[in-house]
Amino acid sequence: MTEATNVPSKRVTTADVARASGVSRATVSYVLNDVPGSGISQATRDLVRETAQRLGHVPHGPARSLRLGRSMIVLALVHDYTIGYVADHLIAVLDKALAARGLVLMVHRFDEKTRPLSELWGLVAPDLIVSMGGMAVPSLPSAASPIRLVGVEGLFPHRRAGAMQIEYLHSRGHRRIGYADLDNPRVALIAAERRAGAEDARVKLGLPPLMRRDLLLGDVDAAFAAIDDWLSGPDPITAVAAHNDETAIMLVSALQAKGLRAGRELAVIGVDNIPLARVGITTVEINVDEYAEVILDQVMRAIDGQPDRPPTDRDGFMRLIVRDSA
Amino acid sequence: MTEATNVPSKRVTTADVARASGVSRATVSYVLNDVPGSGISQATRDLVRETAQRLGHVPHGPARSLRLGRSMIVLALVHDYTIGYVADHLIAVLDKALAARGLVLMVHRFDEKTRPLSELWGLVAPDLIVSMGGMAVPSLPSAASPIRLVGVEGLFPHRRAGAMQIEYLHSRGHRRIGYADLDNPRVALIAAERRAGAEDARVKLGLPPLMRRDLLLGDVDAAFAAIDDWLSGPDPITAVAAHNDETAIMLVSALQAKGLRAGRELAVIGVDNIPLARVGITTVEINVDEYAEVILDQVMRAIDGQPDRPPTDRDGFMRLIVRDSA
DNA sequence: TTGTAAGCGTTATCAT
DNA sequence: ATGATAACGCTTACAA
Repeated sequence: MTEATNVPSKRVTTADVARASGVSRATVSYVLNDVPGSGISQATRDLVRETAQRLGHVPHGPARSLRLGRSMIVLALVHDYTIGYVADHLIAVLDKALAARGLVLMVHRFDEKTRPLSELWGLVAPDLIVSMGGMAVPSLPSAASPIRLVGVEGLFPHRRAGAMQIEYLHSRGHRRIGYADLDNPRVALIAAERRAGAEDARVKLGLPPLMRRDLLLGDVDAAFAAIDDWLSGPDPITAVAAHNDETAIMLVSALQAKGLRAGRELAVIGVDNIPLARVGITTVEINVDEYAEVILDQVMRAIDGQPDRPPTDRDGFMRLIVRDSA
Repeated sequence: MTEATNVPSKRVTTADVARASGVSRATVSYVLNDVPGSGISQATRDLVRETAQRLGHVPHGPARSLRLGRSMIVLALVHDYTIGYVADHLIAVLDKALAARGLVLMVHRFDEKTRPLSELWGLVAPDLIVSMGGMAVPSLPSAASPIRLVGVEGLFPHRRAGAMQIEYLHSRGHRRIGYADLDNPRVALIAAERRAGAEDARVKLGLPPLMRRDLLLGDVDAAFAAIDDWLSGPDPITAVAAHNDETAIMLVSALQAKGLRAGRELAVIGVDNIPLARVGITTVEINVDEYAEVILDQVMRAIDGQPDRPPTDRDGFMRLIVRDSA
């Protein structure tokens, strides 16, 4: 071997910058970080900055983390990335707010089967972990860990959402109601809460048991079968509450394929108010901005080491949107 | 202040483990990393492991990265997380394969306005960057950067997808065709390619210009207006190719709201074959497994420092799924 | 079979 | 106004 040519070029360090501009590494650090107290002459500042630029110096995160004891990384753990626009908005808001404090948000699709949690900790050292998307709050690396933890799910009143669906259907005169659940382990936590809320409401309103069917997104046959079940028999239902808007849309389409119309032969109501729901899905809208605000508050408190704030159970998170389907 | 109580407990280091088990730090490192050559007695191994466990030691990623010169982190850059199940599947496959090689995949929602790219490099030092979801390949921190870069978008023949839509519609006898584009800067790159492919095909087939309309997901009024445009006038279209399945679903729903039926008064075809498309959307399916395989190959080559492989233009990526809507 | 020590790139404390 | 220097936690030749 003569000269390695394909080898990634060596990293440019502050030491290189210091040497090239004839100052010490300390000075470079002061300049590059705009340290307030230490008065470096404008001439030196310009020189250092220009040299750094010229050499193509880029600060090294890991080294900085090691020295500082903080990585400035907030790690969000999700089950999958089909998280929809609610979670997307949440992440956007979070990252923007975190950026203002010098922190960066990274999302990792955590799957215990792919890599145990313990291994993850050896690879990345976040200052804070946010568990999202119906993910159970994972355990910390160890009791002695300096990492803080925030669970997002507990902050949202999914239970109320389920209840609101039933209450609305009841107010429209429906008495025999079905429930279309989403058969997906990834959203099991959220699904259970929404279902429980629906059950709360139906008990309080003295309605007969909800006729629950589990659906898989995209399994049209199952949707057809559920509709047949719901509409046949001596005591057919007149309305169905769906786990979310996508489930509702699938039901509405299945109804149409059978020549039935949502809102007439069968009322259908969803949750979320995703963009596609505007095609006529009555739904319980989640106010993402307000939700994001609460999460943000909790995240910021966690970062500052303040204790959790008890979940405020505000209904303002949600709003009923009436369209054609119910 | 007497004793700080709320302070995050100090990190447990390998030095602590070494001290507690009466061995050197080197030995601890050997044991914890299962270094093959160095023969440590089983007794010592057990002791060290047990001590580490007891003290709650967790390896420190940044320190490891600093020493190794590699972070073992692969950073995927996306525009947003409404990336749908195609990209989600991709990420799952990627992470699993990367995990087998000790690497971890993290996703960051990159927005130049929130934080310039240059700042990002100072926070995280990935070994590889993968730009996804219709994101233009970002520039590296500097020419001297050891970070490798892989763009995903160029690997998928979106252009062919658009062409396949038009070819199918043509084969079904349609001559005057509309095109429903998605008005979202986030997918602009992909949209342009699919559109260009559709244009390719319509020119080759000698069809009149496509009547293009830009739609916003959830803007039902715009969908109504587009339908009116398409269906009125002296020369109404008989079919429309949509940017993706969601756009197609919106159109189908809008048609139904107007008392029209997709596949009869107007044929509609999408792209992706998302789960919800099974409600009757004719579409060009993307074979995610095969797509993932190609990306994975490219990513692995990049990690190993091998040169890019030229994009293989296989049609196997896609398949036509005929349902009711066209 | 295990210990010693150097070094990765950065920041912060002290001198000068 | 700037420079030495130590320290962050880890890995790894080399010494014992």
